Amino acid sequence: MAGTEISVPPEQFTKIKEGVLITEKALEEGEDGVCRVREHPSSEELEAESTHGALQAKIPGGKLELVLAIPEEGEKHILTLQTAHLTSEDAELQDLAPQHQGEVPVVVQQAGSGVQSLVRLGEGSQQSLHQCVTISIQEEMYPLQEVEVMQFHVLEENVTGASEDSKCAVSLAESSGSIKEEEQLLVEGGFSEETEGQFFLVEARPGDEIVLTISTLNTEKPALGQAHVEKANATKSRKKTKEVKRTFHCDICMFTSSRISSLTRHMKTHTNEKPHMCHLCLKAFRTVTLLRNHINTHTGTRPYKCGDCDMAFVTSGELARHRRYKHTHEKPFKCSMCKYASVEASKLKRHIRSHTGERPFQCCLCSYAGKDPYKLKRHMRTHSGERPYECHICRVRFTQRGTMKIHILQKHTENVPKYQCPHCATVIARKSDLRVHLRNLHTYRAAEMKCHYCPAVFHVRHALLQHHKTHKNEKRFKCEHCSYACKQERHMTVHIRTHTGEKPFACPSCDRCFRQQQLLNVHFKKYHDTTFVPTVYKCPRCGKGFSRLNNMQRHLKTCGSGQEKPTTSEKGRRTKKRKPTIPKETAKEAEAAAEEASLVSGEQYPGGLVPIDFGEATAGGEDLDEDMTCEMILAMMEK
DNA sequence: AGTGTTCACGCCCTCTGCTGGCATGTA
DNA sequence: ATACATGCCAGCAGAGGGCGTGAACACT
Repeated sequence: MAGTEISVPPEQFTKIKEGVLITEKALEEGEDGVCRVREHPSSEELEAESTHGALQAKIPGGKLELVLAIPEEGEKHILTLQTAHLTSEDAELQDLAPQHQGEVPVVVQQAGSGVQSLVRLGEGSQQSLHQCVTISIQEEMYPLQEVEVMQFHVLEENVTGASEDSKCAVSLAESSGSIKEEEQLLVEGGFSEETEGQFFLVEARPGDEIVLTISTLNTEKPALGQAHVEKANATKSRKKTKEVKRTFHCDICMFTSSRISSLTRHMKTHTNEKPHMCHLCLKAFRTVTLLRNHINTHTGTRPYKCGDCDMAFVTSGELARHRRYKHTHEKPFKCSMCKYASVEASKLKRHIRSHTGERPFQCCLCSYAGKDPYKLKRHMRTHSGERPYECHICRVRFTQRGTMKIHILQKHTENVPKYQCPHCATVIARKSDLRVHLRNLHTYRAAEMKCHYCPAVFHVRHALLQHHKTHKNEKRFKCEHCSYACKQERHMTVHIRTHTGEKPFACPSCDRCFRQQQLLNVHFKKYHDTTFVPTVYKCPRCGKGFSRLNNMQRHLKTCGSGQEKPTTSEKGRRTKKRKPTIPKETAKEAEAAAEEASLVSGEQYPGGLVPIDFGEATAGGEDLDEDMTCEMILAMMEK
């Protein structure tokens, strides 16, 4: 690594402390329009206020790599640490053995295990901490019992320059908080010549998560350079440590390799040199292997055939993966926080984002951020309006294929299975809607729901609604002044006016008042609306006009036989049949009958009929019947 | 250097579930 | 006529499966 600024693809790492890394993060927009975390200000937990650092970690195959970006005066430096799991036996050896310079072994005790914790960072270090970066490792994500022994290797040496007498203090505490923070293990530490004076404070804090605070001293800007070779920090007497060897660094990216041939090959990835061209499509490739695989896609050559199904693949790796997915179901990548396991490491990494909440793929048009590139891409359709999926039957387009499939199923498919509510007779087309139904109607609610009509109370809405039906068709509104009863409260409101004498609907053109709006409307049309043309029913025999159909029909019985027809002025008129007039013995009963017809007269006319006086306006010169029903009034008003 | 294997990334898919607008029935 | 309740429906996002591909790695 040869730059002062390293662009670390966030997807390669797992966020380990959201509060520090994300909430104060600064976003950098990448080439793909995706904003990524580059750095963040120091948190209050940092012992040196001037220290900033983007810190990310990844867990490749059981190792935990921590990448610290420690900006100083506008610069950023990268320190890569790598942990290595050790056995307890290793740890015992480790406890007494002097550490090689450059090593930062950390022995972490499992909470309650009784084994003394130890973190060893090197020799000759002191507690002199000028800069630090806090690393928070959620215990669930990386359980202590799985990191009984950790070793930090300095993989990138871009942080240098502390004084020799600087020391590093390490304190450990159980995540449960049972260990006092004062119980610190002071461990001396140091590094190789190149990293002399670089020290770390690793400390675990009690709480829900283990917090490792790594502090460094006096970071310096690394030297810029081309692809360079430097001696790696060698470790000794350790398992899983790298031998002393030369490391070849790419000056363009973070790539390092122990072989110059690998670096040479790698450097071709930074060029567009692709000497191997496909003779079928002229597509070029860097290596002959890639070209051969590509040609196989043309020819359909898939030499690696699955023995358990008809699938075949270009490479053996694809076949092996396929077999794990489809046949062996081997899932070596297990989540430490839940039971999830996956065939591929990338899937576990993606899954862990559902625990950490990390959303590296930021929409540049809104606040949405996705956990993987596809979700961001799918989300972008909401901005572009793109609807790639079309129903082949009705041509309606959709943003997602799943939505279209549901559409086709529900709209264009017969015998679609439906979901029966287990608590009532409701059948719902979609399971998700059934869930809503259950939530709204069949979920117990602590708050009592009272019946509008009786003292009964319920805690399940469906039970209340069922109970309401028991009140149906019952004239539950009873007048306290007389024997009148009705089904609807609004009718009772009107009826009460017959006792109070209230007539709230006043004609704006004269001094008349009415108890109902409908009566006022009819009055206004008759006396004050010059454009109003009343309906006239003419006798087909004698031509006599009637304002109401039933009067004309009654007339016909004496005048002759035959069906009448309304005049042209009645065209389009509603022709509801009049309810049969039921003789009532009392005015109250008449009111009740009128109430049944959704109209209660303020006047006391028997039979529930409303007297309407059309005067001389009728064509036939006949006064309107006084026993006109509400339907007729409504029909007239409609006209 | 050649070649096979492993790893990582990316793409696309399906399934699932929540949300809110709309249509419709009911009071 | 109106308000309200509720199922229907499309939109949208979360989560995970499966596979194609290229680069790095490891072996010969």
